[in-house]
Amino acid sequence: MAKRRTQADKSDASARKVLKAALSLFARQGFRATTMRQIARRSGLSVGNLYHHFGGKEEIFGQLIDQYWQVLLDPELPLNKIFSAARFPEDLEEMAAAIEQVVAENSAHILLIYIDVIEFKGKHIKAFYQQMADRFAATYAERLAARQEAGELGEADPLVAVMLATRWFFYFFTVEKCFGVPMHFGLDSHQAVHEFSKILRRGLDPRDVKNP
Amino acid sequence: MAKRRTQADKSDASARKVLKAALSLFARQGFRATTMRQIARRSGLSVGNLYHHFGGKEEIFGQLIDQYWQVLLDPELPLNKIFSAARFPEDLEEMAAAIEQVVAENSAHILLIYIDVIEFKGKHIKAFYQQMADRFAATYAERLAARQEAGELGEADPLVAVMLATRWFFYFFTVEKCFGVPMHFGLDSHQAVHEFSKILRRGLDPRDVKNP
DNA sequence: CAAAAAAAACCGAACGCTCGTTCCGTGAAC
DNA sequence: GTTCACGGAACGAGCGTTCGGTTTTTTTTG
Repeated sequence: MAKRRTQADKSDASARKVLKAALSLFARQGFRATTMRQIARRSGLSVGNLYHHFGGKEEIFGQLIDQYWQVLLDPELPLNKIFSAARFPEDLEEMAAAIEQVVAENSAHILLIYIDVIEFKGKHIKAFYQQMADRFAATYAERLAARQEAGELGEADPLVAVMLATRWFFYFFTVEKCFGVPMHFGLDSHQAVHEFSKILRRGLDPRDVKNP
Repeated sequence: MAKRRTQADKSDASARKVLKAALSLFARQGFRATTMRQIARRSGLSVGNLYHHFGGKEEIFGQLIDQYWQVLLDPELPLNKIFSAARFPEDLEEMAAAIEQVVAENSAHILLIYIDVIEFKGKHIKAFYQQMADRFAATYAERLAARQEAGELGEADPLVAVMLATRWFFYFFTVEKCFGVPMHFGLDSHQAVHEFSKILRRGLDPRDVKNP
């Protein structure tokens, strides 16, 4: 039953093949270094057919960026469920694991972000990042402020803290999984997350209770 | 007296002009998108002359990367003086300020690092980064371990802590000054450094003394 | 239900252009 | 007279895109 192919199905399948091929090529070589002929060959379509499905090379790139936004905005994404729970900083390790998963499963798309910054001056991503920062602040602001009022948190601004932790873990795993520098702290990722969490939670200064 | 130009002086001056022109073009457009004709026009030389001074486009890029290594390895660099003093974490704010200065004064060169990662798979930088991590560990390892033994530091691994702090500040200022996203935490850089330092020093958990 | 017509998927040659690099000529410095 | 900084045309290759045509699917029509 899945054999019968309607025209729309074929078109969808072709577009998907193109996007998949283009993603791996862009991620490995950047935008300018990737040619339409390479994308055509790898996706099994002809060059002319590429232009039947897409307006041009940059549109393919733009659609790939959009794919990543949709992943990041999906409420079912484990990372987003953790954000909604807003149990920071108790869930630091869970957050790190969820971010590691996002980076691992989307390493090619994340590279596109850096390609956009370098080859397009951030043209395709700037608006989105601004919007995401605002959404983030809206999600966390009141809840964390309330918890700080109740003395459950330390004296640092909890909104800055959650942004720092999030961004740090994204950066750490991006370097490891996208830039190809594994164990760049001399630790495997599990140990590294453990150390980072300890620092973020307890701080670098000695605690009074630790000096009897 | 500075008028008299020997042949070697002219050659040096020309090479410098080429490197300066190429740096600003590479940083704005990436490697592949920058053409030898653009570099020639901006540096005021002819295309043929470019190939008299440099073996090709990639050699120009490589020499620019080397320029940045020389800056980072200079013992007179304020950041390196702070590292040698090894007063971490008391000097967190000084360290941040020194890193901000490095990023601000070398923003174009730092972009080359990211260009190398994307367009050359990190070919020009990988060896150096490995070497730098080792040097870093060698500088800090015993001193920080000794201080921790003396109870001057918290329970976190101080070597991981200093690497985290360094990398975080580099990353923060790179996003701000190289990727063109100012105030991306909703704070200006001075406030942001203050908040980051508070988090790193005191941690996110409440201190016992703060709950009377 | 089949035949004809319209639409959509698809191909690959061709176009116009720009690229990195080479080559050769010129004039100033040694 | 030899060397060296320099200029600019020329080369061969490869680029993104266009275009005319063929095949396949869908729709229309008798």
